[in-house]
Amino acid sequence: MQIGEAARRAGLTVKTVRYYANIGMVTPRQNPDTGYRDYGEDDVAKLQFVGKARRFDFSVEECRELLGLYEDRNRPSREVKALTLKKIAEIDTRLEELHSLKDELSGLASSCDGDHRPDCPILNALSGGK
Amino acid sequence: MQIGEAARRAGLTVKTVRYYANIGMVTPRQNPDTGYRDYGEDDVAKLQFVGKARRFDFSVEECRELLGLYEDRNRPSREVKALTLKKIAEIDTRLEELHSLKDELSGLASSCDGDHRPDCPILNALSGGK
DNA sequence: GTAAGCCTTCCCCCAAGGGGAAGGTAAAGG
DNA sequence: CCTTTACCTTCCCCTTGGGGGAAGGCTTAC
Repeated sequence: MQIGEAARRAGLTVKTVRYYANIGMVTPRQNPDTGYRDYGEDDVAKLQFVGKARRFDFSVEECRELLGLYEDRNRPSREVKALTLKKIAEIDTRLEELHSLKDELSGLASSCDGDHRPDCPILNALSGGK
Repeated sequence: MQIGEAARRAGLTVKTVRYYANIGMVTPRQNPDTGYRDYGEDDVAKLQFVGKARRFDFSVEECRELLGLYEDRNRPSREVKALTLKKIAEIDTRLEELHSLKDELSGLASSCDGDHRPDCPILNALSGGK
């Protein structure tokens, strides 16, 4: 099938699918007549796999790794789990950062009157040291 | 003072400070003898301000806006507060996304044995529909 | 004399594609 | 037969926020 339908079935844009072909992640055959990319069912499955992994915040490189594991019917599940736990740890770190960021900003916002007057504790805090 | 010292005092890299000059955010005078950028105390204060706002996850464009408000001694604090609340809302959105992502990944990870065997619920989930 | 330590501009690099131009091709309608 | 529409192709620039390094210019210290 052509790239358009493959993209539709994988829930990705044509641009994205073409990008994955260019970086060698999901490489379809090529129709020798038209020169068009020719996707098979297995390619669509891989595209769906990558699409879903991306939605789970795995980077393209991590997706490539997961795809390698996915295609290797003999890899130990340990490796997949390790990658997943690493991703969870990253998410945890980011969650903590965002939480403390939010706390600080909330504190500033609640101390600011937010009226027509120019006095503003938020700007004072930003211009304060450190 | 020269860019190196200004950067040091603002806790930024020289590259970053030069970048801010290039995009017109913090524009120092120029030493006519050497052609070097010449930073004053006020510039350092602005650099510190921007550095801190960046650490609060404000984008460069938002920093530019905040800096404008910071320099306008008559702006209503309302505007600053609005920007801050918008940023807090963005952080909230991202927090929710990350939370649900973590929940899903955690569920997958706990269902995976993570041993030498190839069977892996994580990959099954990724290759599953949707 | 030369090495160190500043500074300058200039250009390429990252992630993960998006936007759009220019051009080839296939099928359907008039 | 001609044209429109809907595909497809490659190519290049744009995004965020700078990082890395080259090539070149200057003082100052040894």
